[in-house]
Amino acid sequence: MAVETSDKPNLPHDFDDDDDAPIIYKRISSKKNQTHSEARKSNSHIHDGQSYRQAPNAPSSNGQTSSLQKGNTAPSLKPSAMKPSVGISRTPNSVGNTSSVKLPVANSKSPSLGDKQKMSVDVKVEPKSTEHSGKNFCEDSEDDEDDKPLSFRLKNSNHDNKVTSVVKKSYEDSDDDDDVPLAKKLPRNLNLGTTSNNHEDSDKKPISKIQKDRQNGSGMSNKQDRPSPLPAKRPLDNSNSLQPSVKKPKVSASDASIKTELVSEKRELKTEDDDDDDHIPISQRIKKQGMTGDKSSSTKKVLQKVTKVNKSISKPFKKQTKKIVKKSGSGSEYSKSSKLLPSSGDGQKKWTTLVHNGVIFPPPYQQHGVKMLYKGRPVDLTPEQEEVATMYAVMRDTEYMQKDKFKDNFWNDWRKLLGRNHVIQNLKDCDFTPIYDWYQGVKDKKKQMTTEEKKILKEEKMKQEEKYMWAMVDGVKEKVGNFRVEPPGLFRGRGEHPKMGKLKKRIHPGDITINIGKDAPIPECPIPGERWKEIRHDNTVTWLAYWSDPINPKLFKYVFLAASSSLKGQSDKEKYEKARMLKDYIENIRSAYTKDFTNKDITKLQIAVATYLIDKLALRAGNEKDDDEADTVGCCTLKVENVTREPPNKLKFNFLGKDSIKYENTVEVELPVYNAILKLQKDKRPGDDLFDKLDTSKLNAHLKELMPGLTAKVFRTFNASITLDNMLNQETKDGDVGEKIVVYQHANKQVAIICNHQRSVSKSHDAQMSKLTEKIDELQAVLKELKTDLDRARKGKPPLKSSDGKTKKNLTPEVLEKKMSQTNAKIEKMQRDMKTKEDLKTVALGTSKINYLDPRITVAWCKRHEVPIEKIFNKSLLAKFCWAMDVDPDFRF
DNA sequence: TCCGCGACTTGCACCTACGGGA
DNA sequence: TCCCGTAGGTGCAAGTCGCGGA
Repeated sequence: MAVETSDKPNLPHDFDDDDDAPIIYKRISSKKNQTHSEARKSNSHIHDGQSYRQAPNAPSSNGQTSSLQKGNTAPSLKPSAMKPSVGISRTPNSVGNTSSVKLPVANSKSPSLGDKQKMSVDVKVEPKSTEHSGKNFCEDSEDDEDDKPLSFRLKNSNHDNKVTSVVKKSYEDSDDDDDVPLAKKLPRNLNLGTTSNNHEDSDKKPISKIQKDRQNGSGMSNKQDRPSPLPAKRPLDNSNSLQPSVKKPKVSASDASIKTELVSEKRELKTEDDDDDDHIPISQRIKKQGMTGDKSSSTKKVLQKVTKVNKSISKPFKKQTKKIVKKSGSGSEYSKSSKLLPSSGDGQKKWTTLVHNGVIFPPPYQQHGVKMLYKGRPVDLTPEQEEVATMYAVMRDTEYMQKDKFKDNFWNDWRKLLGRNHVIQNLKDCDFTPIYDWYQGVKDKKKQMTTEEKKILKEEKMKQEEKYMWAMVDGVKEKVGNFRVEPPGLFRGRGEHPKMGKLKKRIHPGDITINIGKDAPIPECPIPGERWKEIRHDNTVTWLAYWSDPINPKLFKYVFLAASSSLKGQSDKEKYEKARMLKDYIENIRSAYTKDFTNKDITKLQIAVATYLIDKLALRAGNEKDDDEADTVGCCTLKVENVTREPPNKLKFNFLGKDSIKYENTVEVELPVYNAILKLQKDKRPGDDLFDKLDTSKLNAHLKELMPGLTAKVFRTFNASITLDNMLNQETKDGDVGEKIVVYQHANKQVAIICNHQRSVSKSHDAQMSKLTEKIDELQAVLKELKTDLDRARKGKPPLKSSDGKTKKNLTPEVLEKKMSQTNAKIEKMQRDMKTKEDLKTVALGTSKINYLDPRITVAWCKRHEVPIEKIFNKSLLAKFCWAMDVDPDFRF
């Protein structure tokens, strides 16, 4: 699709209309499934089909604002403006002819991240000092550009020098020693993580060698009372002490007393939560506490709590860091931040002691006895047959019922249960209405329950589940993520999944492998007479249990710790550190792939173009897929037909990505890229692979040569986080908290668009918009009437009768003016709300916040601008990102 | 080098509790 | 008090990527 142009100025801080930003390429909407959704009723098992969903009105990837399917126009970069567009048309540096990347220069002067992290919310914020004494990353304006996502460079290329200088300043501020190159430091640090004295090889021994008496949980409950011989803390001399094992010593390691521990922990939490000064920004609370010693803020307490965890993660790490620095004689940042690396590699010890209670199973099926009809006659079904029939019946209002594949797969599996000689011989003659109606009744009853009844049920459920909700990891109580075994059901694959409708059979203890500490009591098997499939003691993995996916036995379903756990937090932090590391390498990586756009070696050419697309468009890597999976693609698996050339230099992408979400985007590219695509498409059929010499392994292997640990995925995190960081720092102005939050949401939205995070339009969206329009119309009528009254009042005349004929009160002009301004404000607010609602109707903001945006950017920004962190992160995110809460306010990604 | 397994992250939809407005 | 809209929690599907064995 052609890029439309307009003379609209680019107003980066005008959030009411982000379409004003320069348009380089646009996404086109093509949601096909919208209409069906209206037919759906609320159903506890309903899923939306998501295929062919449209892209939102979106700036294109990397923050470049795209034009809209609505036909909005916006300025487009002229060809000359393309130069900075990916930062790759600059003269390549002297890397040479190969794709190798020149590594950035190290700087050993800068203080470490580790040093910065010593500051927690518990202490008074120290004035910035050495933070800014390090290398100035903006010494070279090219560095400036390369540290930004492509979009920013594009955007700024259209800006005057003011913008550039703002960016430059912000990067001057970002001169922490994270900027120190990793290549120099990595080897040293890798050594750190490779010490093996903590490995327990026995954990890897074959199943046959696992103690037989511990094979299942039945009758093992006596062991649960046995006090654990394991230490509460992992010794510091353990090389893996960098891991969270030595955190929070407050909880005893007694593995026999999880329950007691839970209760006490709960009490503690409750007390803490009773306090409340959530409205105070973290930064203020830090000051407040520093000055007054007040410890009453609930959030502060949460933060204190999480800081404890954070400290406990980083404390041994710091010790380790000291050692490293001493050893290496370098204060390099990477040495310090590499504390995170030891646990990241596979085969590394993740925990020392692990105690948990296993998993909870869904209740057994209870027959309802409602008879479905076959050829109009009631049919008797066994409980197993009825259970599956009910699964199908309750999906009547979903889009799956429009799909033959779903029905065929269901029929094939159900038929096996029915048996060949069953009276039911085809699905077409089945009428599930009686079961459907019964189910609606059950739902209605549930709805009609009083709050009290609901509360009782909830409490009962809590009581049953509580023991499964927690695990003790190295003596620390951690929440378990998904301790409930998935109930049986019909598989709801997304898009056109070939297995949709297949029966997902019930999982039994005999399907489940439990992973637990060697000395921990084996969880009692909750189903009498059954036993676990296997007990393992593998401390190199983080899962607590797994079973084979009944739909695809090659795959596993795992039970992990919750996102708020230290293990997950640590892994998260590593992820962001890696993305942050890319900032130091990106310039050279871009130079390298730019050179290869004309490489005669076809593999190198393909690697270059693929890397460019991943960098520029934040595409996913694109692993190969089997025939029994939905037909979706990523970068490496793009087909010729997924990319259309639009002369002179535009590429139109159109494919189904992860979750069968449509990716549709037209983008201006550099001419060598355009020509390379032309070359790659030549003599190929539409269904052929565009990158036929490439797969994700090769691509990632290449990326690893450019930066340690670099994979395609890192570019998404990098682009998302750096976009947020830059936008927040460029666009935040003085103002009230509300205005600052709008800035944040705007940046969040841009990131969601870059990552193509979509959501389906709410069923009630149109109705809500109509309501808002009506209200605005009403208010405008009121405004008109007030204006008439004001004119009359100024002339000393009484107001006219109202529209319903009533006599109005005689008001002074001042009062009328005030009323008018209030009404105007209401109208403006409603209009803003409408616009936001419309803008975000297809954009999912949550995914990027949870997975791609380095929380330290957000926390630091909140501290700098006195925005309460709770305005940005909900309770779950606060817990998930506890490790980021004590970041320095000056932190930049 | 390829391939499949295994472990983990990412991602969207559904459900429900809660809060604000009528 | 009820209704409506939504945020947050949950469920589970669908990705990514490292590793080890053939």
